Parts: sequence; structure tokens; C-alpha cells
Amino acid sequence: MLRRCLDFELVARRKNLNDGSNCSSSVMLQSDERFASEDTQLVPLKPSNDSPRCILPGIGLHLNALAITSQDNKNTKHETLSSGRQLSLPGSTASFHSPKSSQDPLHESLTSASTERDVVAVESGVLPAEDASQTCGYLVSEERRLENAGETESCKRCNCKKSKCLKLYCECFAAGVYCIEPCSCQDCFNKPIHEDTVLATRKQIESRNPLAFAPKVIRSADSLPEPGDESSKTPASARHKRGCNCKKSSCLKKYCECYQGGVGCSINCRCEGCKNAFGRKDGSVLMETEGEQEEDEMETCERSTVDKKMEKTEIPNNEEQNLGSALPRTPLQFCRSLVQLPFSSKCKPPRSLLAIGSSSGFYTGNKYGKPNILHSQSKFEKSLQTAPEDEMPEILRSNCSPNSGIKTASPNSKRVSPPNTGFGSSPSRRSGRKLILQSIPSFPSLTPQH
DNA sequence: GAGTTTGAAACT
DNA sequence: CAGTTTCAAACTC
Repeated sequence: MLRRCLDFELVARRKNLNDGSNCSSSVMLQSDERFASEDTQLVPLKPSNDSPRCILPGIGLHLNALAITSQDNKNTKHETLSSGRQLSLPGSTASFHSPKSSQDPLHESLTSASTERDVVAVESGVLPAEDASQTCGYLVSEERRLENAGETESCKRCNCKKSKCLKLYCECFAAGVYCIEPCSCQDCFNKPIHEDTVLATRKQIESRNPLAFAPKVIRSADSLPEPGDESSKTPASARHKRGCNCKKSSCLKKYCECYQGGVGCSINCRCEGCKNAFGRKDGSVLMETEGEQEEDEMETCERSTVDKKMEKTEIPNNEEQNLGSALPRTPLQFCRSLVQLPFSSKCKPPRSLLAIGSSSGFYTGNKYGKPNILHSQSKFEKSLQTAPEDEMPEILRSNCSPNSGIKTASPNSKRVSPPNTGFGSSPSRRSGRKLILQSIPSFPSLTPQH
């Protein structure tokens, strides 16, 4: 069901966005396709577009999906609802294997397949109406966001010089997508042409750290919200899987992965002087709407929890003001529950976001500043909330929750201990991975359940 | 745009 | 596993 919901969401967006800016529409479409492809376990793709990162479709999904989608979007745009003409390529693996010098072709093929699926699903009415309704708010926002992105900046990707884009230093590689045109990397091996190398490297990295390509920000299972049940949302539900280790940034800058992911620091963090606006390691939460303000206002951080509570209530108001719209207020919980922020001016979605989820759509190149992230997210949160969790890999849920989670890795160690974890069991994650890497021995059992 | 800072990733 | 180095993003000027 969850998966279906996501797909639906995507589809809906697609439709809505078709008219939107190129960027947005394309992105959205991509995501859709991506999902579809995942379902089918197709392999993938390569991101073709410029803004794969701008929008991440969701949860648990691999970035590759995005990549794929980007092109897909384009394709879909035209074809979408119409015919499923497409490719001659048989979608799946076959396409993946054949490295084509030009990425587009590959993409196209992959995309097409997925696209069709989406369309079919939609048309068939497989998706529940509910989903659609939930998605509405999101869609609207998304649309807006996309527009903004298109207006403002073009998405930028990696800029690797020495890593050959084969290490986690490379955002593209870390996200599981191939580098594409927008990248400014040098000696890049993260391309379809070097598929073998990429896969081998990934395997190597995963052997060292099975969760290396897993979403960095996860939501704990216990916080799984019921759809529409805001009360159950827990601010702390989203956490960085491994925790940060910030020393100087006070977790107030994007150097901090927790902050970058829009989540609060947790007990897993080894940060010093944590002032994370999304939640401090000690459990206190700063509710400032404007993250930047927070930086300036140290006092705020020092406020007692009581004060903080007060802030929480206030926040929503701020949002409204900022947005100048009728956006629903965002309960504190809301802010935190969602995961990622759309920080980037560059359209690059927080990595973790991608994984987590659904929210991906939210992040985008928003022109809003960091703080805005919250705002924008809040818009969608309601509708989206359910999705993220759904997509969350079981493994993450069960093992990675802030409390139990990855703790395998002691709070002090960065590296995640190798698998014995139930990592492999998570269908969603698996599927995402599959898209990218055809198959990874280490996760044999993962299979998308539909 | 160049240079600096930062912290994750990689290495020893 | 701790310490160090490398790296590229984030940030500053």
C-alpha cells in the first residue's frame, strides 16, 4: 500500500506539474518513473538531467531514481499519459547493462518503461483516492517550489577533483546516481561507461559499511505516524542514522549532516556545543522558524524548555507570516517530523532526504532560505508524513532507530558495523538500490513487495 | 571567484 | 579503534 501511495503521489504530481516549469515538471516526472522502475526492479539509470537533485522523490528511494526520473520526466511529459510508446528497450536490466555512450538513450529506455507503468497505474485507479487528497497540498507546494527552482538556480551537482567520483565524498556517487552534465567533476568514473568500476567500488564501500548508501536521515519506527494523525508525530522521529561529530559549527550549519538533513541531533551524535535548530542532542529543541535567527540568538538556545515550548506554538505563526499564505501552521512536531529541508539553493536535496523519502519532493532548490525549509515542508508534511515512514527500510526502522539503531555503531564510532543487521530485509531500500546497481549480492533477499 | 573552514570519508 | 589524512562541500571574504 505504501508503495502504491507513493507512486500515486508521484503520478498526481506529474499530472499537476505538467504545465509547470520545465525543471519542475521534469523532475517530478522523473521521480515518478523512478518509482515505477523501482517497483519493477529495473535498473537504471542515469540521471540525466540537471536537476535530479532538486527533487527527491522519496523515501528510501535511491537517488538514481531521481536521475532516471529526470529524463523520464521529460519523456513522460510528452508521452505520459498518452501512449506508452517507448522504448524499445526492455526496461530492465538489459538497458542498464548496455552502457551507451550517451546517457540519454539509456535513460530513455528505462524511463519509458517505468512511465508506462505509472500511467497505467494511475489510469487503472489503483491508487486510493485518499492518497490523492493527501497529496494535494504537497503538490501545490511542490509546484511552487519547482517553479522557484527553475526561476532561480540551475541545479548543481558534484565538483570532485580527486576522488574520481568513486568515493562517498562525491555527492552523486553517495547518492547512487551517475554524474551528469551539470557536474563539474574531473576524471569522473561515475558514469555509465564505467559501470563495472562503479559497481565494484560500491560493493567495496558497502562491504566496509553496509549502510554507506543508505539514507542518512531516518525516522524511527516508533514514531510512525498514522496518516492524518499529527499527534503521533514526534519531532525527534527523524534522526541522522549515524549522528554527527561537529566540533565548531555547533550543528548550526550545513557542515552538520543532521542540520543539513533537517533533523535534530540525537544521542548518537558526538557533537560539541550542539545548537541544532531542529533539536539538540540534549533533547531540547529550538523552534525558531528562521534558522539563521537562531544563530544570532544564542540566548534562545539557552532558553529553558518551557520557553521552547512557547516557541513551538509561535512558530506556526511565523510560518504563515513568512509564507504569506494560508499554509497550515506547523506544529513543532511537524517541523521535525519531516525530514529534510530544502536548504539548498542549489537544488540539491539533502542526501538523506532522498532516502527518506517522500519528502524529497520538498526539497528543492528553494529559494527560501534554510528556515524556509521548515515552512515549505510544513505545508506538505501533513500529506506526506505517512509516506516517509512507509518507505523507510525496515532495517532502518528496526535497527536504526535513534534508540536502538545503528547503534551498532557506538555513539562514538562513525562507521557502521557490518551487516548482520537486518539490512537486507528492507524491501523499499532494496528496490531503490536495485535500480542503481543491478544487483548486489549482499542484499539478495530484498525484493520489492507489491 | 579565490581562499578558508569544516567535518565526513578514507586511510594508517 | 584511535589518530591522521584526504576530500569536497559549505562558507567567508
